[in-house]
Amino acid sequence: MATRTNSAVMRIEKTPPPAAWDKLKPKTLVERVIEALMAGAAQGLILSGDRLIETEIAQNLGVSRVPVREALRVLESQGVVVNEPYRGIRLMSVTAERIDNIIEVRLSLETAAAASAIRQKRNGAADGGAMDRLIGEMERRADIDDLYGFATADTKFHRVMCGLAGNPVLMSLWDMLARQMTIIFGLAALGKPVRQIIEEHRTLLAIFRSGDIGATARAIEDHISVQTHAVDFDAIIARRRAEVGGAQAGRAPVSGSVLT
Amino acid sequence: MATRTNSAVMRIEKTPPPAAWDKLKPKTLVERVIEALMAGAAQGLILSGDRLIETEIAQNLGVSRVPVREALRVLESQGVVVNEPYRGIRLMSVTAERIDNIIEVRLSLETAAAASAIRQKRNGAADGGAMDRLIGEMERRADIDDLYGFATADTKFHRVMCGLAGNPVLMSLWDMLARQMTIIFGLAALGKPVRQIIEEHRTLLAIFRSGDIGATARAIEDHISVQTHAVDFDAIIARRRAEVGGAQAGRAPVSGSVLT
DNA sequence: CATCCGATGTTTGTATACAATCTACATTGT
DNA sequence: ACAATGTAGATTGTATACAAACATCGGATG
Repeated sequence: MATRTNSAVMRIEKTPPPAAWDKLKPKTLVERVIEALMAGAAQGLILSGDRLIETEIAQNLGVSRVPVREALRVLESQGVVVNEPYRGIRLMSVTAERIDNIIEVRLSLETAAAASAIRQKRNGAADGGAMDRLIGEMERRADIDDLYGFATADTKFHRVMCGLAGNPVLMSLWDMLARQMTIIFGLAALGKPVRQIIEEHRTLLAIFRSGDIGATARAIEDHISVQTHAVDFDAIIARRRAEVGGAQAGRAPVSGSVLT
Repeated sequence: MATRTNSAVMRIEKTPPPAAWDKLKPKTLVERVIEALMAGAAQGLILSGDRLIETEIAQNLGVSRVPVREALRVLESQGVVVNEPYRGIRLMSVTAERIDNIIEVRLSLETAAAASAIRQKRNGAADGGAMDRLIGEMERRADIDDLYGFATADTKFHRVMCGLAGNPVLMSLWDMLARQMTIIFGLAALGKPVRQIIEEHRTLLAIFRSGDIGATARAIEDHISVQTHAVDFDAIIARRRAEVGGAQAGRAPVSGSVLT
């Protein structure tokens, strides 16, 4: 049956059966589909150029195609997947150039957010200690080698900082970037050792708390800029693909779905 | 029939009948629905808190509910509409605070884009004269009092400038902001006289061409910051609502659809 | 042997139909 | 008269079914 339908949807299913799935949260199905797809991407179960097939996703998640389509449309508008009409939907392709693009924008956004937060005197305890806690979380995750959890905590840290600016528009844009970063994290854990990353967060937080806008901007730049640099993504993708599923690489390797 | 269904979908329909509509472009229906809704919003036919009813939109555009839903989901993810499950979808509410938020982010984004373009030496003729032409377009539109066309040209001008940075990620974020600006333009034409705006664009372009990053940043700030400031949006919305349709304001005035 | 052409199957795009939920109004009881 | 409750209408959420477009594979033909 699966001559060309080796799309590896079956890769997963390891996680909870599609049954117990439906009474956890009262969220709408669309949101859950989005979460499932993002989780799969973050864990490297869906890879860069992989094709996403509506029917398979729907089946594996035990929902109909409609919410899946809506989820994919949202992700498309956020740049996470690319859609060519009648030709298929693929996860965004990760290239060094694209990462540069993302980083450039993220830098601009986070710098602006931090500056705004400082100007509003919200760089003190306004976060309720969340940022400190998240650094702790990063340490714990690092200890047990949970890279997925580590990256999640990392992301949350920066998200909290951006939130201090109190600008929902900025937040939604940042979230968009974060989704794309998630895809990247799903591939290359990170560009530098976790201990160093943790330390950088400590430094950054201290400077931010001090209220020096210029220094904070520089710290953010130092921290973010190099984060995922100098990584050979094509190689990583190939390796991952070999590790995870059978699908060959060729030009447009079919692949995966997931869904918690 | 329309006791509570005075949702004013019927407000429009003045524009082309739902028939000749379907062979203009080969675009997908979803895109066309989005365009129709955005056009309606830009022209002030759909107002700030207005409710959007899937069925009516679908009928007025002569399509089924599915593409309409997908379009609304996209717009939701872009912050143009707000969706409360089972309670309805409304156009984003325009408040002075929100406009401040948008402007703050837009400033950060456009400044970064301009700086990047200059660093890449793409601030010269790299746009093929598009920016000059768009200023001309703005003049023509101003002459015939076509505010909608004017705002469109204005938007395009800034979009071209951002495009020179050659960063697709930045572009997609900027587009997201532009959509929200569109809603605002649909309400308050603009905060200052068109002639002044045109002049500011000329100045901005000259400085940008000169390649002085700092000066460009300041020019952008001057130009954008005040653009829609000091405007009483609640009053404008109320007036527009009186002008356009019958729907009362109350708390959650029902309202419009459009669709060219 | 290469190439063009068509049949077939898969996948996306769209439409229709049904279920769940909410809002509003009317009814009834106190 | 007022409040609580039930019922009807409307609207969104979801599922199924059908149509259009593309990709692949096979065979015929030069």
